[in-house]
Amino acid sequence: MLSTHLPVVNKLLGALPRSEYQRLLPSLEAVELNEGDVIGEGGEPMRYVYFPTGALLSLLRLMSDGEVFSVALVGREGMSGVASAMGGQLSPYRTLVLSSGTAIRMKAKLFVKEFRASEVLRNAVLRYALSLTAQISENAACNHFHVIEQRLARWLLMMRDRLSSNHFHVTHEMLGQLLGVRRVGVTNAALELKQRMLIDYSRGALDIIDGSGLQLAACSCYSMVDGRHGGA
Amino acid sequence: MLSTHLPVVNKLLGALPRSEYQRLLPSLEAVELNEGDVIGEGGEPMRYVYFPTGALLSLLRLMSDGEVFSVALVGREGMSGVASAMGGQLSPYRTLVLSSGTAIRMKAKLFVKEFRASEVLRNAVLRYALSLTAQISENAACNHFHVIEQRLARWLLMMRDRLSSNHFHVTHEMLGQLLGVRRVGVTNAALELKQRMLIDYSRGALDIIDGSGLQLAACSCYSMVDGRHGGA
DNA sequence: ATAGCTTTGTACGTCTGCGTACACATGTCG
DNA sequence: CGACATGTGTACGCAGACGTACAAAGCTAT
Repeated sequence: MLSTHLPVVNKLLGALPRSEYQRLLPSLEAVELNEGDVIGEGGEPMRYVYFPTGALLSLLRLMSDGEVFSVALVGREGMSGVASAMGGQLSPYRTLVLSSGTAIRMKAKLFVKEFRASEVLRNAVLRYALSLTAQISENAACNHFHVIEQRLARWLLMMRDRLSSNHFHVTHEMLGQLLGVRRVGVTNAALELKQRMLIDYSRGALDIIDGSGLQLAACSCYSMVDGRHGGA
Repeated sequence: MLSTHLPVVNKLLGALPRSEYQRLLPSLEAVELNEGDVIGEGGEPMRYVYFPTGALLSLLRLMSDGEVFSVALVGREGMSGVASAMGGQLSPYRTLVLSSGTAIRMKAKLFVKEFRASEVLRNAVLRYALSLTAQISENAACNHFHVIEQRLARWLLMMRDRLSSNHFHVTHEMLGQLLGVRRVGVTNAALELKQRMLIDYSRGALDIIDGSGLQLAACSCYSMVDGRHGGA
């Protein structure tokens, strides 16, 4: 359980009225998530929903041939497990911890009950679900039209935004999974960005040196705030 | 207004309890939609939500450079405009009529009101929203990993399912937009499928000759029913 | 019938990303 | 300190799709 005075650093929970949040408190539990953890598997029941407070999650779609494809990033601004509220029994995605940190979790069944009972919670969750869908479509479109280097720049910026930090841990291999390309493809693109002094990295420790420069290197998809068209 | 005794051929509306449907009736209006009509534009307010009964809709994401990217197909099984229920003011997508036919429409504001008021309607819509998101991610992943010919076969099958017909009107140019590829790319792939006697076509009139053969030509994405993982 | 538009077929060079393989560098652990 | 695992750099041929351009075939309307 969380103590009442802890600041709520998850924006979705934080946007709830005080009374509402107080009501949920007893059902919430703070947990530490570690990079590489799989906290939910595609096709399996959702036991918990997670509201990241420091951690960064990635939602991965599993292909029938064993490939994985990253559809969205979830940080402080959101949650994993919206599908449970929408009547889904099984998780549509694998949920991978991209970056270690804290999160608040809640039993999925309790969450569904609260979602049904509380209009204010429901509205907040639905708005987020909408912006998540917007993110998914945008990633899909971006992915299709833009080259690796632009997409890499965009993902690094998205990670930065969700982690509120210019420094984080991620390998080329991992980025390859996120972008759906070969590790080598990432290395080449990253090298280019490094040589232009936009980023620096070594063995998984990545720094964004020039954020605005990186925005120029990214495609215009980045500046489209999630769900600009009616999103949350 | 619709007369009470007309069969409800939209599956989403049809799944509602009789009493619920009766209550909605006065707000529903049957309309005829024509191929090529744009019944909703990305970034603009949603005036109506549509429940196709014979028509087939395509949801298109607009890119900043003017390109369009198709994210989903909507037929009898669903509706357009779910975003309004989720708190979105503006449409996330352009909604294009792919295939002429009838639809039932409802003023978006009324729909939102009903969505808020009725739990049974809400659950039905949310389940559909979930399967729509599943469709979007699946398209995204499929798009990324599979070649044009496989994707073309899949889209033709999806269109067939939603139209319940092996014959429909669609040009290579249009299919190119749906798949996000050049018209020439479609022509080549279609030619191959035609030579294998799986489909036939001429000037927009397309026939699926061998549906099961076409399934073999399609990627395994097709057989993944929408939202298999906790979907609708 | 003829002119004009739409749809489909074909060609060709180019580019991005793939699969694969291997070397090198950097950190960790006994 | 040396062995080993992990992460990054580089190379090479190949395939799918791109952009573009033009020709042929099929409808429609005057």
